[in-house]
Amino acid sequence: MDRRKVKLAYIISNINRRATFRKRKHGLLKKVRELCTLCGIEACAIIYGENDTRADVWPSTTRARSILSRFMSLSKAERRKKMVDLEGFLTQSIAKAEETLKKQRNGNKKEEMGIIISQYIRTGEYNLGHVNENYLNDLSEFIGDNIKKIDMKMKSMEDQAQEEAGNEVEPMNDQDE
Amino acid sequence: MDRRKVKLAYIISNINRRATFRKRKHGLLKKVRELCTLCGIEACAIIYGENDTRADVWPSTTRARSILSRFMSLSKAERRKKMVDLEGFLTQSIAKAEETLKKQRNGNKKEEMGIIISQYIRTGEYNLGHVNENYLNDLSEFIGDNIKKIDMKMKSMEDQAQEEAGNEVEPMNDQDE
DNA sequence: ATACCTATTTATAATCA
DNA sequence: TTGATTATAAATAGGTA
Repeated sequence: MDRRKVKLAYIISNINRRATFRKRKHGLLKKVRELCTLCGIEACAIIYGENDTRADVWPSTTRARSILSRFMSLSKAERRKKMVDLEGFLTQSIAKAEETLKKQRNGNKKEEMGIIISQYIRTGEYNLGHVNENYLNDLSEFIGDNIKKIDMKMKSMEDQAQEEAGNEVEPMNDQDE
Repeated sequence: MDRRKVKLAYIISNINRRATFRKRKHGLLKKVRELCTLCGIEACAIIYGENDTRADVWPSTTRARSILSRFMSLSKAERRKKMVDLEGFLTQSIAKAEETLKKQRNGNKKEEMGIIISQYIRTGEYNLGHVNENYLNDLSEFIGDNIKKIDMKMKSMEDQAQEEAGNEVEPMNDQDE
């Protein structure tokens, strides 16, 4: 039999509570996923287990951190400087790209591409599902490769900054590609 | 009548999408609340709206910050965090640029199509036949061009990071209540 | 856009495998 | 302990006011 009057209170029974936790966590993450897809927005969820040792995160740890970073205020001057650089660059980049497209096309697909590229950069990840459109597959792979390059670049950059922290400035060209 | 076959894809209609967003956001936060109560665990959710400017946070901004700080500190080493911060800034910057683009647009169908395609890139799902080979070819070229620019900027930033390496490091302070 | 309404779809508590 | 199963409780798409 099913008797399900949900009284909103802590579930005493360990077994029941854990079972409920598993199920509801699953349902919750599904809801988040759907909301993002249906409405084209960004969202993330962090759910800690009972032991407090690990957390389930959606969409991904990396993405969540990104969103969280955006949510939390940051202050380091160095970071701000980099931020400004990135921001300026990206804004300029998109503006230029838009203008370029404007010349190439009849201003028809301009907006589309602007959004596509920026969303793709912002998201930074995607799932290659079961697609039968060859072109779409190719496009996804292409994007993935480039994302990896950027990722490696950023890590490399951070590693260098870390290793050289506290040391004197020492220009050197040591890049891997 | 009720007709409710929900295809898991971006909702084109602004009215329907916004209505769905409101309803589902409400339901989602309720789910989070229930999960925390029933299972005695900690969780938070951050949901950005379409404009990317504001976010709904549960349980509260303060509490969320606590959970997030814990999450941030829990996850990785210092340099890793820095990278994440960069990623966050990147996201933020893109969002701004994107918003600028949106302002230049006049809520036409093109925007919707762009979002649909970017959604595909993210989720692997799509449901329109608008895309043809020529379009994707153009898109690939466009992205490739843009990637190169970013690549160049990254190298430039590496150099700058080296120069700044002298004044560095200051871990983010985590607060756990 | 906001709130309510209702037919249906979903989520899920209890139970069994 | 996970996975199914199934009867019910919840959530919600489309209308409506």
